[in-house]
Amino acid sequence: MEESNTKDRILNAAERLFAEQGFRGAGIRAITQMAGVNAAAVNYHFGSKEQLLEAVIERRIVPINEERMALLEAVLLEAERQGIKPPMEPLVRALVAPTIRGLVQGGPELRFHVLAARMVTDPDPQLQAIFHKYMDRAILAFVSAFCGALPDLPMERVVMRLQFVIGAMLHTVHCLHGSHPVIRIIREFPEKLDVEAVTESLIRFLVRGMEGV
Amino acid sequence: MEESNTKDRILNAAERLFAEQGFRGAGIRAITQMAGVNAAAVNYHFGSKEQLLEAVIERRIVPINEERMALLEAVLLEAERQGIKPPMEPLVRALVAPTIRGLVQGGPELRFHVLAARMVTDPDPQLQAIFHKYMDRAILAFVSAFCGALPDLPMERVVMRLQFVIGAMLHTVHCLHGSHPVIRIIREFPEKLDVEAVTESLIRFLVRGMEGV
DNA sequence: AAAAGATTAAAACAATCGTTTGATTGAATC
DNA sequence: GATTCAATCAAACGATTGTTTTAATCTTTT
Repeated sequence: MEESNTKDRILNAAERLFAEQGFRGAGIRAITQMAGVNAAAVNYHFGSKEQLLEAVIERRIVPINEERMALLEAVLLEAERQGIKPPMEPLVRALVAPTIRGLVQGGPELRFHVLAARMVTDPDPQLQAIFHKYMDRAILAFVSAFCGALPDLPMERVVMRLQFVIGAMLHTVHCLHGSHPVIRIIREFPEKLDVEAVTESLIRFLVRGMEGV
Repeated sequence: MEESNTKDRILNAAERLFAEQGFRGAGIRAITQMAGVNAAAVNYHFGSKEQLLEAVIERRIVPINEERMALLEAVLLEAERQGIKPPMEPLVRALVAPTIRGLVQGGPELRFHVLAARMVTDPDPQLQAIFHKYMDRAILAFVSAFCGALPDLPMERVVMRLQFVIGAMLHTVHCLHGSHPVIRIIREFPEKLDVEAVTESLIRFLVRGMEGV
């Protein structure tokens, strides 16, 4: 925890402020001030603000996607061993679980997922490009896996359903981040959300949606 | 179409640029230049950039939500007349259809929905506040309606499922906007998406998810 | 026609943005 | 001990931000 390394201090501060205020909203000066380093350190160590964002993303998304791919391959291998097509519930879980696990843990990883969820819909194509540089392979792997689980469905409809899954998942990240108003306006809503219960509810919801004829 | 009114010219240009580049990304000078008016006209006619955004939002969201509420009340009335609980499919359709109709039409209303979908997850609480000033009543009405359709489900789980619905819907808006990469990386995907087919697929997906035990 | 008010125009406002500069520090290398 | 290289610092860079100002123009009213 006592990583007084300047680079890591910047990465942590940037991750927090990018998540809280967005890429454009978080200025270099705010980041470096929170990190307790000089303002020029960002350009010295990372080259530019955009490259700093890429470093923030890369640090977390690589292990997360490795976990996702490992879960996916385990499901596919087990299905092949049994000579059946991959079951839907573990497939959806392999896609959703690594993200939700970060939400349960809270802390830095939660903040990263909020940032990542925002980048998917960012208007700036350059920011989208950074994100998809690390996501495209995993997404394609899941497209192919879901096609195997739904062999009677044309691929374009599989992709559509996968989009619904991704949309529900990303929006759940926003909601669990705590600040989302659709939850907040429900006054009777429990103060502390049971993240695990939300996860199971989300997975069941998505599996039902995916499995339809 | 020949509304040479300065206010409307600014509203149209702002709607387009806010949708394409985000609220922060679209500058006053870019907006007024596209509108063909002086840069000071925004502050003269609307007071500030933020109030311009609110005017852009209000112009479209009021009739859209009126349509949403009319559809909802029709479903509730018909269910009460038959002495049954409101069926799920028309409920989901009442929530989703007004948005999708705008996507089918294309043009200004499509751009507005893209803008609206982005505002839901905007990091700036002031922008969220503008959006929810016009959305909260409709959302609460749908929460109560879905609770009536799922009387055995505790409200907190109904709200959770409603969030999944909203998330899938918003993400679909982004995808149909054309620029979203999860679709674009699928090279074999049809050039022109059949928006109506996507809508029906989305509604069936969501109804299955909502109806689960 | 004259006066009053509303609208538009060019220019400057202060603030902030990401980035660069040039000097200074500290530690490692020869 | 002198030199070299990476790291940090305060300061300023040019560009852009939303907004304000002041004068000019147009429309309406008297």
